[in-house]
Amino acid sequence: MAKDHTNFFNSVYDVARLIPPGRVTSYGAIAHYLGSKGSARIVGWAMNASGIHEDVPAHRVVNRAGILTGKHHFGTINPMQKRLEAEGVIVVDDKIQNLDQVYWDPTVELAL
DNA sequence: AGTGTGACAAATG
DNA sequence: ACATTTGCCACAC
Repeated sequence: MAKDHTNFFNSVYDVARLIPPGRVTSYGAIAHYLGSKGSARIVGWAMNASGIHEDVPAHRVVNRAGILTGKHHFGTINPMQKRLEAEGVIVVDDKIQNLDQVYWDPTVELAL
């Protein structure tokens, strides 16, 4: 995990893949876990720049408020929200409701 | 090699 | 409380 951090992107993808089903995390949390707390934007950009990777559940990555900020980038459709709901995440108005229940923090869960 | 950007976040006005 | 601006750091051109 996150061994090939030759590119920050690679690390982001690794962490994103580690997100367990039914859970979500924030860009800042991933960035913080990677050591670059202030690079929250890079995390989101990683998905965008790389194009939605199939192995990378970008739909499980939301902003600090638990809002599906990037759902627009998934396309006109909303597989992002649909996926989350399928995982058991309550999403209303593009925003996660039970965020406290589904929030997954790598710095805590992967606390080394 | 420098500039611009970006699916955020926190700080002001 | 809400809206807007700055800061941030790594990648693409």
